[in-house]
Amino acid sequence: MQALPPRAVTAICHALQEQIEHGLLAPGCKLPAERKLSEVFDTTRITLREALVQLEARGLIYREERRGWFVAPERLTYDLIERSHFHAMVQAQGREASTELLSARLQPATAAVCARLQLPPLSSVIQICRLRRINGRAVLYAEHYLNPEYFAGILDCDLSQSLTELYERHYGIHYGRVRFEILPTALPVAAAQALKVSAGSPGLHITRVNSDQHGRLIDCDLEYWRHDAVRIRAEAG
Amino acid sequence: MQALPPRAVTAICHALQEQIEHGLLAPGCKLPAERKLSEVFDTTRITLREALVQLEARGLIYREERRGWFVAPERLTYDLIERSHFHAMVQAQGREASTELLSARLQPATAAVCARLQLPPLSSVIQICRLRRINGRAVLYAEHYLNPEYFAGILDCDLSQSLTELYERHYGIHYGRVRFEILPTALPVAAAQALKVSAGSPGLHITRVNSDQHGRLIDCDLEYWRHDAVRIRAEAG
DNA sequence: GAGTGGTCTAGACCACCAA
DNA sequence: TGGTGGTCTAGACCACTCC
Repeated sequence: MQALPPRAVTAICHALQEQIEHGLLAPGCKLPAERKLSEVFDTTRITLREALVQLEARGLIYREERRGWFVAPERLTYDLIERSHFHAMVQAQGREASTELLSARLQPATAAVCARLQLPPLSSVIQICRLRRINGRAVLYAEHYLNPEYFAGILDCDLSQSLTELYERHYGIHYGRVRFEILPTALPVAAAQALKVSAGSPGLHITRVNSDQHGRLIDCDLEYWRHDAVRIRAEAG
Repeated sequence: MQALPPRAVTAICHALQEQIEHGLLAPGCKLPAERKLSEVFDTTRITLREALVQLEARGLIYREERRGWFVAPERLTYDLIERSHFHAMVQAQGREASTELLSARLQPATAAVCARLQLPPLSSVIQICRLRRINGRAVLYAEHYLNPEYFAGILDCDLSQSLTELYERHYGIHYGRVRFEILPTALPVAAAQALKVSAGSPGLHITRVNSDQHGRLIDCDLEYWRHDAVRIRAEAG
């Protein structure tokens, strides 16, 4: 419990944090160049970057690769129990959602996906990769794996809309039981590239395994979130 | 989607990861000194440390402050729905749990705690700070805030045991509805010190607000986990 | 006391982004 | 094309751990 040593990094963190919390640096606002900041705080770029990385870990600022550092907007609240879908969740919280389809195709399932969906080895699954934004900022990279038995012809649909609604409208399927698994870990390469996050920066990996109203395992989602973009809620008992 | 540039950091990560995954470096095992490793990989300590930090973010290795780097043991699975308590959870997964009482006292509640427990301003609450270990490794720093109205005399009990069991045995109280909030963020100073984690390293902050069998708000927990020590499960619908 | 990790300095080159 | 962030070098000193 002794007093902490006065570190350069700590001092820089406090100074920047104070500016942000008092609104002098508004959410979405770009910070000055690293070289400028290191002059301002009279230190080297290495030390300055260390401070920025710490603030990034706390979720106060974020970076866009090669573009600079920005003040982080507020987190999205993700309620596991309500099970609303992305667009509805974002809109309900007063922001604007958009979805970009990255790829969609039928392909052999990985062993992990077979296990989650209880498919026999060498099964084919429909893989849909999407990037989702809040107010233009990429926050979520998601890979969906669908049991093709239940979703014939889905590859011809508009897959940038909500899958939840598509399931209901075209297939009369809606979600029943859902299993979540939440893992704080670094983002894998595909997710980091899509989110334009520097490789190895922390992220949140959420796996959802979804059953429909008849208890059939219909699909699973591998979601990779920016760690600073989300807050998870749940209620039990 | 282009090939990634061959980075020194990436190469080091892969080399170490491969050693770990093939069991040449067993869980709990200490890595060689940073200066040794930087010689082995023919690079500087700064670069070498960058690689270690990335592996740390992925949860493959962890550090104990000023003691060195170690291969990470497997994560604990934390099931939000089962609502078993820490010791039971750890034992059920074949490991050994221990709890160290750091402090326990009656004190004025912070505004945040008042809000969570729906107490009037300036209320007193019982604060219990504890450090919890798995196989000797500190993984969780927890602050419990109890509504003193329901727990008279609890400060004289042995508070290193399970509070869940204590509630039941001495007060006839058990948990009803529980609300969770999960936030990936850097560990605050108190948690970082207790867990002997370097300040600002990523962690997982879980808030639990607990009601009893009669629906009364009885306590809330602020939990700070090492990010690499836990995997969260939940089921809905 | 030797060696370790934690911190910091003072530069450098490159690839990429924006003007 | 100039400035930016991304990466890397080659050292240094200090506080702490462990022997």
